[in-house]
Amino acid sequence: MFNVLVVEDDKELRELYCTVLSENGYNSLPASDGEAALEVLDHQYVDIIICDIMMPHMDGFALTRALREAGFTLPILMITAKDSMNDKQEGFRVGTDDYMVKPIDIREMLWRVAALSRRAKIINDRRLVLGSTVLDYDCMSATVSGIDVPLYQKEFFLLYKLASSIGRIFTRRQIMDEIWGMDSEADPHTLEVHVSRLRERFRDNPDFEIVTVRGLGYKVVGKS
Amino acid sequence: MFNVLVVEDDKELRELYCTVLSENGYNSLPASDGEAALEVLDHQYVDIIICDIMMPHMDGFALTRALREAGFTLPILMITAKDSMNDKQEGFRVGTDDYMVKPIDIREMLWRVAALSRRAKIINDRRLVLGSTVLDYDCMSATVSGIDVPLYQKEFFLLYKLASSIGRIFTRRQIMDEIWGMDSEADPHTLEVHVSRLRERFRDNPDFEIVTVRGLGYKVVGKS
DNA sequence: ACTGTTCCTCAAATGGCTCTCAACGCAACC
DNA sequence: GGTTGCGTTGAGAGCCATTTGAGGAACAGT
Repeated sequence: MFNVLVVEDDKELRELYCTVLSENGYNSLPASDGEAALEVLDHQYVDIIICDIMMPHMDGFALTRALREAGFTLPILMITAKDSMNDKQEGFRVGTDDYMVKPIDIREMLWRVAALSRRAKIINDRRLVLGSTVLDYDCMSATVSGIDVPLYQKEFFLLYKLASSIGRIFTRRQIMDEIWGMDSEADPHTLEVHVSRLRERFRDNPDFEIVTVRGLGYKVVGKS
Repeated sequence: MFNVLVVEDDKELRELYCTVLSENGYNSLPASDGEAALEVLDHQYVDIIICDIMMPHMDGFALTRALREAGFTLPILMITAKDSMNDKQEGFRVGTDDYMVKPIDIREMLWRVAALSRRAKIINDRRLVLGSTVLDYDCMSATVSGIDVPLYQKEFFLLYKLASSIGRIFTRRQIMDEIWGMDSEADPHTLEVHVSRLRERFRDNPDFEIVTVRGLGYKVVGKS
């Protein structure tokens, strides 16, 4: 059973989300702000976080930052108010795993939680299969048709993240935040170097391809 | 299924609205005034509110204000008794999304509710379906019958904006402001170039067409 | 501690994708 | 028919991305 932590200061909404999630087979854990969320996380394993941005004491961004700094890599679904997104491209820059805009369509939420569950499951399984290519988190290694492709740690994390949601664009920011940490001072070009090295290693791979999305980031797409 | 809360003190009208909405695939929730509406909202997820202004106890403005202050951002469609300028201004000031003037044309109501629900859905769906053409915001990709149509970033945002409201005219200014940014110094002709290139890419597309509105801007219309 | 290895980061040169502009042709309105 | 606004095309500028090699931090073994 999946544990979903719902961080929302509005009591009505929080209870609504929790009820709907519970009705659909998730185990929901309510928290009224970021600090309360951290408290829950201390005592309970959590698979996914749903989190409003605007909250008292500790808002969604602060919570995300705190979690990533502490090494949590679980998927975070952010909820934003419509006005806080004035630009179309803003959506890509938010820096979490997924986001929704208020007013929330409850079915949409379920759909997104399901999608993130798949990712969380992949993270938990520690194993990702793309055709004949297998990424094994514990060995930190990739095999193509049984043949081992050695990867450096950073390369592996990067590929694992990109490949955990085929087709989805991850912005440089998202990737850097999760793999290098929120407050990393690392040169953004480092990411490009790793991508380059990954492409070199999987040059003739029949299963997937790392595609550049100019001005935004990268995505992994399957070769058909 | 969409939940539409109908707030109207006149019993005849309320039942008429609810019946029509139910017949057209919406789940309608009746309420006789603002206080009753809040009561419903406490126990039920609501997607859209249709709301008369003149009501006993708590009128439409008060309801809207209360909801917005409580952080609700769901679309509110206001019904005003007469086409009074004061009402309009007041309505927009307290944060309604759309309004209609009595006597209500029932088809117009359906059309507006459809537009509002479509808008609410698109914001979160980030996925536009126009017949066999699909625009996926998260992948920033367009596919026609499953075949990928490569687009430049600007082209994609442009098409996505135009297609997010079929038939609606977007002025050059609106488009430039949103996609190029308010303080962009770009030559207005650039927009024409992008439109031209989009038309070229979707030359034989059976689903839609970008139509020039001379002197104003552009709109996307469906081919039927 | 010294040395070597492993892994990651940085810098700089190169490359090539997008976007823009300019120029001309064309269509629509008066 | 003139004028104004729009369409189309090609080429260039600018910037973003890629690549490579060198340097450096972390770590382990001696």
